[in-house]
Amino acid sequence: MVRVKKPSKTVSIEDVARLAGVSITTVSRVINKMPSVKERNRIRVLDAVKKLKFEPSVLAQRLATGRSNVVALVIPRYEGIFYSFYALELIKGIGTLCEIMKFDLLLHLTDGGSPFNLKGIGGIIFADIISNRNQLEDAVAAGIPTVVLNNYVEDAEVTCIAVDNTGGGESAVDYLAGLGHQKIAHITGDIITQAAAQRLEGYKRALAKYKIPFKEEYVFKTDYSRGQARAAAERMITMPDRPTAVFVASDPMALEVMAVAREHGISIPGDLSIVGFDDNPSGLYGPVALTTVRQPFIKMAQDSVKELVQLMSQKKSKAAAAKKIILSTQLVIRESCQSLK
Amino acid sequence: MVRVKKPSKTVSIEDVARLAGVSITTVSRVINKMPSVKERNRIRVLDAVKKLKFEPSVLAQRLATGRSNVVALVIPRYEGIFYSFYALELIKGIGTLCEIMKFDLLLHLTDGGSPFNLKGIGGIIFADIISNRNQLEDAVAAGIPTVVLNNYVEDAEVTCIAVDNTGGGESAVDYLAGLGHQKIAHITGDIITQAAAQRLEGYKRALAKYKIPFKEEYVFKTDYSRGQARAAAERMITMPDRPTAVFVASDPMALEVMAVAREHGISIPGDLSIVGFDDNPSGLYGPVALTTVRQPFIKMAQDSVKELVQLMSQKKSKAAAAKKIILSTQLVIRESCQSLK
DNA sequence: CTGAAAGCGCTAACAA
DNA sequence: TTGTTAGCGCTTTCAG
Repeated sequence: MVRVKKPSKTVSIEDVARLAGVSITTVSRVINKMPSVKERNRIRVLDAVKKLKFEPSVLAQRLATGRSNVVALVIPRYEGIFYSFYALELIKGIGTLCEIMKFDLLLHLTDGGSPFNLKGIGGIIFADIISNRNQLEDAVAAGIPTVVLNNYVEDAEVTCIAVDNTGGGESAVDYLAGLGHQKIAHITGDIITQAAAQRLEGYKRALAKYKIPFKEEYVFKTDYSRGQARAAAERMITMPDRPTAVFVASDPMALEVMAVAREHGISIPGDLSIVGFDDNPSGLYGPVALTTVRQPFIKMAQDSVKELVQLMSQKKSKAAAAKKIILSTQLVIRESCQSLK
Repeated sequence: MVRVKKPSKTVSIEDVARLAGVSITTVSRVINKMPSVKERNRIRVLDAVKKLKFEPSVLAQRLATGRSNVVALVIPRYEGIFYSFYALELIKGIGTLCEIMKFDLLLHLTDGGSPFNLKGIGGIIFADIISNRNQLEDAVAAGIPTVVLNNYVEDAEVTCIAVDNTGGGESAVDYLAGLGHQKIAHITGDIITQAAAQRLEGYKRALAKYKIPFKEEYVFKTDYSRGQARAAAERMITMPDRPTAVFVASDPMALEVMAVAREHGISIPGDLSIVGFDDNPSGLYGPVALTTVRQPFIKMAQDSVKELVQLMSQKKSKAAAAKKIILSTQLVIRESCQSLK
């Protein structure tokens, strides 16, 4: 009738209670640091815990409380996102913080296809939203605290932390135009990405500001990959009315453009000025250090966890005002641009 | 900790059972695809599941069965590991596979300091072991299926998948010596890393093979960072009897060495031949494509998950023979070396 | 083939 | 302060 307890090696709260000579409730109170336990008992429990090497089962805790300290980081398994060092920086930053805050970090590399199980997840950070908007909606619908990175989402309920890509793009092209360039091209990232679209927008704005007519032929669309960057560069370089400057939507692509230019005997910045986007350390390598637009990755990671913690700790996350945070970029001037004046 | 479910919302197996007019046991059988359920009932249950949008609670399942489909990926939060693209490649590969196999991927960036809670974890992949050997031992002691990457561990119980760093280093220096170089230096990675130590070992072996005397002054130790690589390069380049070739323990460092050389007006490969290690795509950028030793990252990621799955599915992992897999490297010859003959 | 009931390890009223 | 007693949602004997 009664199931005989298997000689399980897991020590449970019950074992501790027995050894300490108290009830399991008291043990529970001790491990949850509740004040209402007499010192004498607390000591005995703590002793037993140590002796038995007891560690509470997070699983059972979660099941019993309905609470969770699991944070899911969702990264679109979209090729482009791995070309820059964006993903790694985020993982590094968020991972480190989670470790410090004792959060479990669940990593989801998703193509948006399958709506993963949200049960038992305490909070979610979406690193960009590509083809997985449905997942975002699911999370919000399930009432799970959610933060979206690198993407401005209109939904009033979700906090998002984005980078001012438009401003960043604008500052890059602004700089180029200020140096006297009139023929400024732009190699975009993948336009399905909000970031890429906004950088293009920034490019247009700067042109408008300087009254430089926008020319469709000067815009080369890519998917952020080096391969497409190379192709774009080839086309750009061999075109009749070749641009004297180019704003490239990511550093790795900018470096590829540099490489192509060199192969064609085009000097940088002599014949072609280049501005990248990211401030990827590898931009420092080549013979000419890359001028670029710096993104505040670390701040982004930090803010995301900070905001999430706040959302997660709110009693009723309902009425919470979702914040919309836009981080600004910074133009880092190095050697890849030349003044035409 | 945050509330995951609103008190009433969660649909449980019981709701399904009621709607379908069967017992919860039957529902459990259906969702676990057990054969012994009459078709009629199966249909009714499946219907109810769909109607109620029921999703089994992984938490409860785990608690009840003691099994877990959580895979932890432990990455030492040791600076050097993030300098190469090693970590990202691994995360990408393992993350993708886990997604496909429906495993939950828990990411731990650890400094080895705190022994994390192993309860509820079905398997662990250690990406290198730096200062966290204790964690590895804990995992093994707890009987959790464990795979160690990029590190050969003697422990008979743990499966490890390492790269033949010694052979890789040897092939690099072999190549250099074969080109006629006699003064071959080596810029190491962080020697606390097995990989770095082995690459150094390979360097020595190749020298011995060619009867080139080993000179302590030709070995520059670093922590894999660009900063230290730069310092090492400076020292190397300005030394009296400057080497004509150098084997650098990672591609990013090799690129830094190239940069330093250029700054000093030293031509590559004319005055200095360089071989890196990794086959990091950025090695293709500069004016001179980097000759390097390719590491099979993807295979490593795939194998690790494959092996882990096998370990996890073994009934009693007791007698299981832990495998020791050594993946070989491949010298990729590009433009950064010159023959002296 | 099916279901009642006993857990899995822990928390949370509610009493004492 | 402390202990009793229900659950949390699911699996798994063990009898039908």
